Amino acid sequence: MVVVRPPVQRMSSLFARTLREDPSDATIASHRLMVRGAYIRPLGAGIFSYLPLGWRTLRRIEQIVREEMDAIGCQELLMPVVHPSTLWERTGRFGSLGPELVRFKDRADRNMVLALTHEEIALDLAARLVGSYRQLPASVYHFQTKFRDEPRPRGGLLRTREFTMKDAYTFDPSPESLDATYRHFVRAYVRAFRRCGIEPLVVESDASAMGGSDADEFHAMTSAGEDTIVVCTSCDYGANQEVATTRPPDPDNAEPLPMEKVETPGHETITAVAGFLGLPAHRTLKAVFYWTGDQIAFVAIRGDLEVNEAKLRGTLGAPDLRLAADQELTAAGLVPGYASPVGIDQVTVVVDRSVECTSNLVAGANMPGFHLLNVNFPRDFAADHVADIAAVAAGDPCPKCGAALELRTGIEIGNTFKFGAYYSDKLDASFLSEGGSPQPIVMGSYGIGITRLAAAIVELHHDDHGIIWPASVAPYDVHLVQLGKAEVQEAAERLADDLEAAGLTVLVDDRDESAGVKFNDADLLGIPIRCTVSRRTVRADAVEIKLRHQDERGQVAAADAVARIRAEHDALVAALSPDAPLPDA
RNA sequence: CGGGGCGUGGCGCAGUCUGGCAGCGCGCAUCGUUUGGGACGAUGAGGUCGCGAGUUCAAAUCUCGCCGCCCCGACCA
Repeated sequence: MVVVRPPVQRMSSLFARTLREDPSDATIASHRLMVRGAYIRPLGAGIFSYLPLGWRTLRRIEQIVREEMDAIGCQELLMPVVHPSTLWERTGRFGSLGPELVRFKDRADRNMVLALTHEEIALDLAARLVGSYRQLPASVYHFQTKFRDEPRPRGGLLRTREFTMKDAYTFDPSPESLDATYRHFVRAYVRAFRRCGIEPLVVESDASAMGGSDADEFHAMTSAGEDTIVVCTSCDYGANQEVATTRPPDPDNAEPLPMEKVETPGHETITAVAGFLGLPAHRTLKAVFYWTGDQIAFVAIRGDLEVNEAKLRGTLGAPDLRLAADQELTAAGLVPGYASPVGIDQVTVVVDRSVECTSNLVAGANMPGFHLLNVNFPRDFAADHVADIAAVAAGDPCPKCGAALELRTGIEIGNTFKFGAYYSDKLDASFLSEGGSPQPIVMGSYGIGITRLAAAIVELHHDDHGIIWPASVAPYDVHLVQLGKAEVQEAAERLADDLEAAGLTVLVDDRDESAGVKFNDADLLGIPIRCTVSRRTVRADAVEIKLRHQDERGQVAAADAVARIRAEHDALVAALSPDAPLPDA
């Protein structure tokens, strides 16, 4: 077998340029450091080139994910980025997705799309290739460029329009079989993230979109994240704030009193009304109005709570929810500031469960300057929906154990989703069961944002000087700083060759730069092990070794250097153990 | 899509209010001196001041229009 080993990479010829100063448009650490360290360069909003260093890192991340996918029997393939719209029309997404789906026409005037995910294509393949239950379960994955025309790209690789995603699709004969498959994926995901240096937080996520029954998200917990996660301070409960719940408020069981109209001139907000009447906010009823696209939804919630729009969306089945404008309220006969659910028809009324268990609330009278005392549901007004639509706040009781919940921020680096037969029904994707009858394929979908994962790793692994890559994903294993020419250069080249022969990848800084520049660049690039070869070390017949994440540096005898560095490297990788007990997902 | 900010050499910025030679630091090139935490000296290259109209004797600077990028929000992996 022919093995072609590339020559040792020298900094002098690396296709890169590190920057001394932060790029002016970068605010978060990963964005700043990846641009400064010549890992990425922007081309447009949310569109990046991956320079050689960045691409090497992405490929190492990919390889870890690939190994974990292969380990659970998922098979790699590659599906196209540009699709005819046909399948997307059959599932309805060609029409239902917004402008994030890039649509265009080919020369023959056919509708085409840039894939932002691959459910349609994967399931279509499964439908064509799988005929019998004997071929199930089956699963496939690929690493592919996705394009989503995001309304607002941000934070370097944190949220881009073009990105690389590992997406996997599973096909099972039954929901029970999918449950087992799903557990394998969750386990593989946790392993993959741990090997990349991230302890993920697995939380419940919104499964309502696209008919899913169950969904989890995997988060890298850092303040740079965009998602708010609700976690229990005592038990293992965790959920995206979009779907997080708390214990229902205790019913107050107070005797309903007769309704009474009071004058409250100029008091239009909860705080103002409560203050004026000398009542706490939780004795009031807040009215919030949303426009669903074809009608107004009147949301009644206890005055001290906020509406969770994701929950409301689910309750109403209205994906395009927004707050209603005052003119829309007036047109519907409502009085902004004094709106009341009492005596209202023509609008959909959604009542939060907090209102159901609280008596004698203060609500608007639907007349300017007046409120009603002692409003009671359902005595005084009707609801189209009674549901939990309140946003969970810090300190609320955990729905599982009752301890206080807390809010944290995270970067969503992966998600898993049970679709069931949602797409299979639309695409007619079925198999013949043991009994000989056609059954819809039971589908699951699983994503890991590879480029975002790289950003998350940097967010969690950096200091003031630069990146500190986990050894598993660093672009090179060893950063060899060569301080000098002649015999120093010879020693450095010999060491580099020996390290590579020992299976390590080496970046040699052979540039004619001052030691300070080289050390600072080494810190910036973040390769886990730094070796220095200089006149000083050559004279001592030694090599200096420093780990990026530690301050101390030490010398070892030149003869022992390779073995020592190899051992340090192996220890660093071994520390990224994927085998700790899994969090209960 | 709403709000805010910014577009001047490769990078970071000043100059714009008050129109009058396009500047500074870093980087880059050549030579010399340096060489363990962002060296020093000398010389030098490099800019349609985002684009297009307009006002003016004269526009980076004033006016109008457009484009791009970043941040906050809305939204989303």
